[in-house]
Amino acid sequence: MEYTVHELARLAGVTSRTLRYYDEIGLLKPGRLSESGYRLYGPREVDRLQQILFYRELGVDLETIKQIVHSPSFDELKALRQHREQLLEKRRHLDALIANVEKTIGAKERGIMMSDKEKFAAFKERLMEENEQKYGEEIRQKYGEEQVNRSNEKLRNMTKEQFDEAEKLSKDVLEALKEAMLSGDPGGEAAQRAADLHRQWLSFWWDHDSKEAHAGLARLYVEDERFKAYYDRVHPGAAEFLKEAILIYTGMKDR
Amino acid sequence: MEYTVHELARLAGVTSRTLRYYDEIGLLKPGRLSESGYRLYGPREVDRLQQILFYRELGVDLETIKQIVHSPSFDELKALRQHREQLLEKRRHLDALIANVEKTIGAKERGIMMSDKEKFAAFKERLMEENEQKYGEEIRQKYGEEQVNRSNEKLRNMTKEQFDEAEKLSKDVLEALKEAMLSGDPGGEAAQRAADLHRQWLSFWWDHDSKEAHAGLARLYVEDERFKAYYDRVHPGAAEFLKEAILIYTGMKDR
DNA sequence: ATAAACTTTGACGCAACGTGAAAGTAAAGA
DNA sequence: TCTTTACTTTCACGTTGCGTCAAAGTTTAT
Repeated sequence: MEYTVHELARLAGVTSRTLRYYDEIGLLKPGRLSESGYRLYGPREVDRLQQILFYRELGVDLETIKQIVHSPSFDELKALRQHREQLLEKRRHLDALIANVEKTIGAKERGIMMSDKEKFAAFKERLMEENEQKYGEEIRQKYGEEQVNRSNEKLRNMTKEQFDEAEKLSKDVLEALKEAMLSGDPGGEAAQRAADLHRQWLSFWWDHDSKEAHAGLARLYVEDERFKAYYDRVHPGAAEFLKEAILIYTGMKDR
Repeated sequence: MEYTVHELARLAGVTSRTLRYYDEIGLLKPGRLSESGYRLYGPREVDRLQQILFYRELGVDLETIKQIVHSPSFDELKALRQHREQLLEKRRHLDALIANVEKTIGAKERGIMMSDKEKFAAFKERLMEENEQKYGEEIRQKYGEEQVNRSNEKLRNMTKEQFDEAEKLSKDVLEALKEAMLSGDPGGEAAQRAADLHRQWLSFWWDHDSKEAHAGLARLYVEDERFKAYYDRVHPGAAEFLKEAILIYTGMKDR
């Protein structure tokens, strides 16, 4: 079954412009072109679009989606399971907002004061939700619910100074990683410095201050498409390179 | 209790840039300025920001939010109740997406085919949600919660043929309006035909099959900037002209 | 007194399209 | 078979809601 632009747009609830834009940026190419140059979408493209719409619903930017779905190691079933978990998390956030607005209504009806902090408690979670969208799901699967909640708790209690320091470290990691890749040696000084910066960054979120945990997360970086895509923006292969650097740094290279 | 930009940004989980931008566009002005020109936000602004964040969460554009919260008839408690309803609706949409991804997972695991329509069923609702975001809030405040929900219910139950017919009627209205304006006479045959086409179009969305409701909506067309802008694209003054035509058509001209 | 953090205004850049134009193709209607 | 309508192509400008940077001033901490 093949669809034209208009037909697929109607089927999926997007616009024709969206599909042409996705073609233009290489996110979703038509299966084939007709003799006249019309885009025609087949079953593979239909499934691909469904995945894309899930990622979009979860707020992932299009460039990242592109890298994820185009990865040779992309696992559709695994991705669907991840979508499900993140949609559930998104619903929990929405539940918090609904609880907050109900609390606000109740307070107003009874003439009871709500603290300013209470008024924004649910919106404040957005910061964590965005963090969650970037990393939470994978860490949750690998290291369990408790660790992620502890990371979020840490974030909630973090001062702006600490948050900014973590952000700066995050950027430093990327910069150091870029420089280290020029040398090509994951065991070299530059790469080891990137691994150390990464450890410092990690300490903002994690209690697992062990080499094992650090190394395990590093392995996750190439296993999961989103981490891979995030680091590979520095340079293709950066995620793999960082993993190697961290394995050497933690002494876990040969285990 | 007064907050600086930075303090309020942290409290609410937004950025300082966001607050300055909201000041710039007149959406959220600080309560007062310090001697040095620093923005200071008081309790009224805190409550206003909470409302704004609810609207933003619901995807309402900032210009619309501005018009709503600055309206003399703005009712905070009523707005909070509406937020609650719409957040619940948003959760239902999310529930549908979660059910859809679970269905997709189940189908893949069992090697069962899902129809292309099923794959996008939950995303298709986005069309209605966006319609809601564009017009629902205003119509809701003007004509109440129930009418908007009935419009959405009608849309949800509409066949593709009916939707297309409504779309075609929408275009017919614009075409007829364009022709009628050439005559310049809102009471003339051409203008009255445009008013009748509009009534036919309206019947797809509304239960209020009364002249009063039709006339009231017509008045809204020139009072509200978005409706005005939409019709004035045909020709400057088209919204006013259509209002006049509908008032004559419904016999409500002199009331 | 100095440094760091925060503030002001101004301004350019960006993502993800919407919208319009000009010209060609496919499908439906007379 | 011709005409009309609907859809297609590519190209290109516009929009929203900020992010980010710069330059200079103010407030707070050391």
